[in-house]
Amino acid sequence: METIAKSAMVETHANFDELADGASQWEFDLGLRLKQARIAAHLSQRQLALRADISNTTISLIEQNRTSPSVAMLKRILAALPVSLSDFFDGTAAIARKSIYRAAELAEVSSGSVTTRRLELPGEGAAQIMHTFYQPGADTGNRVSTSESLQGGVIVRGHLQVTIDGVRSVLGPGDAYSLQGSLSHRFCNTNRIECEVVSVFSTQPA
DNA sequence: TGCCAATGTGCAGAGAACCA
DNA sequence: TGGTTCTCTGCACATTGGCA
Repeated sequence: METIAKSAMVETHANFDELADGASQWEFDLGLRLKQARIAAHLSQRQLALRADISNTTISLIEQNRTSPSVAMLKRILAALPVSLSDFFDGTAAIARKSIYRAAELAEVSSGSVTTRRLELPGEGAAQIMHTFYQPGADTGNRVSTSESLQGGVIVRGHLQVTIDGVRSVLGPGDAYSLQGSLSHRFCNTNRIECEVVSVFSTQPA
């Protein structure tokens, strides 16, 4: 059967290193792209499924990258959206050309007590803006990326304990951090209030 | 050796149920 | 109400065996 190639892609800010490692083999996150297109059209999975005359299960599985839809199936889905097949696969077209993104349009992923809303920046390279909420007690664990990714962020609210290459710092509102993914790093919210962070992630070589 | 039918296997997709 | 998971079904492809 004719299928759409897909790649195992990014998850959450807490999975920053999987993101960094996977970015080198960045191809095309079909599931995320479909989700963005669906949300941009203000449709639920069921509404889109109804329009495309397929089951909502199929939409869900595609968005989770748990199935590779046939070209015929993808055509039916995109026919229900204001996105052409060519625009869908052109990372700089249609969806990516957007300049304004509403909160609901951002892909939201959760990993334990860390929730991240993610915005992929169009164009060459894999840059993303992350809006992350660390619940009290949230801990990403110690991480090291094999890639030369760069990341940095600003604490908007609350406090975040940031440990980079064994050096621990507690950052408050307005404080910022930056690091290379190859350095071991860890993020913890040891406070009793939620910590809000806006960060940028780039897989461009340093 | 090449062709064709029968059989087995993997996976996309659907329906129903469940969870938040 | 929206999204996910479980389970089943059907289809496409690969393999195998029989026949000319």
